[in-house]
Amino acid sequence: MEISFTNRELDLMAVLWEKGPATVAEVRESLGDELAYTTVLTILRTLEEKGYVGHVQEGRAHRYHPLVARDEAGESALHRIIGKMFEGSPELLLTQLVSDRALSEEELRRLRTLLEERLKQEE
Amino acid sequence: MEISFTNRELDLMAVLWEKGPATVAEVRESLGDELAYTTVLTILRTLEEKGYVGHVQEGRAHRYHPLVARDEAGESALHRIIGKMFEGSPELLLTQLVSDRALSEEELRRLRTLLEERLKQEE
DNA sequence: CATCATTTACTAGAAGACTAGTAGAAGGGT
DNA sequence: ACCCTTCTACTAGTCTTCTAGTAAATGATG
Repeated sequence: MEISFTNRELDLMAVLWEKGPATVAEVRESLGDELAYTTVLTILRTLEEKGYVGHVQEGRAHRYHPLVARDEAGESALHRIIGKMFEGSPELLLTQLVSDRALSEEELRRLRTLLEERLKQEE
Repeated sequence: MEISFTNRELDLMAVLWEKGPATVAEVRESLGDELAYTTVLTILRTLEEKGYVGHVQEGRAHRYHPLVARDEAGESALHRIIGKMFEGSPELLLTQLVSDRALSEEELRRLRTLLEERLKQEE
């Protein structure tokens, strides 16, 4: 059960996960980069062919929706990078996350809270 | 400062990070998949062209070494997947990880300690 | 109805990724 | 000196990714 997207495909999936089912025009609108309408359409069709999205007719247009859940895909991606970039150690990944300068103090605090809750459950 | 590898490139980088500087033959040996000698060579040369590895002469052979640190690359990869697959939220990633049961209580405790230290620094 | 905008379907080309072959240099052993 | 092995350099073919154009259908508008 390998879930894997190309860079561009991931951009589009991110839109569908965040905004929910969307038409080509809507996806295109939400996208960071400026791509031709037909380009977005092509990528969605590719994703559909790969079984990652589906669509339903809506008027003349198609409304596309994810067929793989965000966390399912996230888990898959995480495993890959843990394996290849963090020596197979989830802990090393979190070490990296915690020492990450890009994280705000607020985010760090929320991480701590999350961790506390999890540790409480453990007992 | 975008660091990004193709799948195959990442396989080779993982070897260099783990085993340290290595020749083509050594990398090939450590690799999971069976690739032709020249294939491994080609990929290393590509990586060098992209500025991700360097080499020094050693006898007739070249010994390749990473020019980007593992954690630097890891941080970059992490940011990308947090952005695209975890709605920009590191907490969501952590949630995923701890719910994955991939972490032991011991590991969770160490992480908490790590987080505490980091938060102390913040003040 | 004629026209215009929107949309899908199909096609295509350039660039990148992946793999490996061939040629030739270089050194080691006999 | 000659051969065998190991290595780099160069070349190349296939497949995937990325982008977008053209054609045709569909529906809206005057």
